[in-house]
Amino acid sequence: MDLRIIKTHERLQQALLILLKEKSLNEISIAELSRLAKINRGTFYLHYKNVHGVFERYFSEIVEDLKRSFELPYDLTNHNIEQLQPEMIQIFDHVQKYNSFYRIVFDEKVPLIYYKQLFHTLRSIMKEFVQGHSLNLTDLQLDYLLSYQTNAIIGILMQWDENDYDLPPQTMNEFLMSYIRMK
Amino acid sequence: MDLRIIKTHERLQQALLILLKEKSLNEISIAELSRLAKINRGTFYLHYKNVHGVFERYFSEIVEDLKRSFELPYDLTNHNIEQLQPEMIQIFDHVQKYNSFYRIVFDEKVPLIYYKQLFHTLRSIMKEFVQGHSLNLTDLQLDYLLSYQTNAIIGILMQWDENDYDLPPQTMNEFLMSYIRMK
DNA sequence: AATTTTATTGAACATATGTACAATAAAATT
DNA sequence: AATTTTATTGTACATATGTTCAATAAAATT
Repeated sequence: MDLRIIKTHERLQQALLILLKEKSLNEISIAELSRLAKINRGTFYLHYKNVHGVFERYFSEIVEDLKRSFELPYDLTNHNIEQLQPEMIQIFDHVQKYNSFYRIVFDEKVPLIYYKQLFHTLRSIMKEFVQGHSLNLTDLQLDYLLSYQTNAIIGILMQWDENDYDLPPQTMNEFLMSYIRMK
Repeated sequence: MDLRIIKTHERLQQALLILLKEKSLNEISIAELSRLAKINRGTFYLHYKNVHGVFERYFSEIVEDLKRSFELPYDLTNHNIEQLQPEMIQIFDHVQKYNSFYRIVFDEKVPLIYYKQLFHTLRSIMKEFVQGHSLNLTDLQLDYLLSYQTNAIIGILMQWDENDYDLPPQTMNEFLMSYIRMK
């Protein structure tokens, strides 16, 4: 890849992080961001449509980190819905680690795209868990079940965010497990 | 209330509905909307901060309709989690009825505020259901449980939207009920 | 090292944004 | 019906947006 492109992305990303310490995402203008990144405003449009695109790209990296945290330590052949407790806590660890970004993701003024990024990543992780477990469901029913369960977890995350991350990940995970086991 | 204010809101709302038939919400500019509504652009700023504000106000009315649909026909003293089947279908009926608006709500380019409007309305409806049912939970646990269950339902709605409302409300409700009863 | 490719720049332009303020007109109040 | 209140208008201004295009500079290729 062309070095110039890489540099431009890096400068924009860096400038965005600086500005996010001063103001909220939707108060940042393209002109301002480009000025700080010391790139021509026209150059910005060669790579992004708007300021959100820069954050979206950055958030992708964060969400990749979440994905990776589920790949490493576990034996995927040994998935068990009764035993997912030790695995699911990673979600809460992850969100707490990057909570300053998740505050933005759950901010009512930002576009839904970050939410959906998180959703689709979590959903594919959830899909891994149910693989092989014959749940006696059609593909369509499974589709809806996955969206149901994935979004339920995000519901907890949103509430956690609204409560200013009041409880430790361990407690959050215990809550989640009790809700899953509940009837 | 001042008649002029009412008229201004009406004209903006009407103009927005016209423009939404041509283009998507975030392509509509304040200037364009004000021109079509035949109000001065400065007047717009006296009432709204941006175009989304107009849609938000309109969507509030839709969400009020959802709330009302749960108030009327049922005996609230007789709530029963095993018997909520006939009541929950109203959600799906409602969303299908206004599906052209819910397409906007679930559009990744729009702000999260509409999602949250829906969320909080549904959540307060859900709260009604669990009132009185001693679930052996602390207030905090109930808080998180409500967000968990409410967002799970919205997860189904989002999937339904993504699937272009492929299934009838009746089937969607059966799916939901099977997931709730599932362990 | 010379050449080719292409990302970046700077300038220009029409339009949009956000704000301010005095003048006007349409409501509400007396 | 006269008066008061206030929403709306028109104008102006600085800044931002989104696009175009030729000139430049930096990278990749030979």
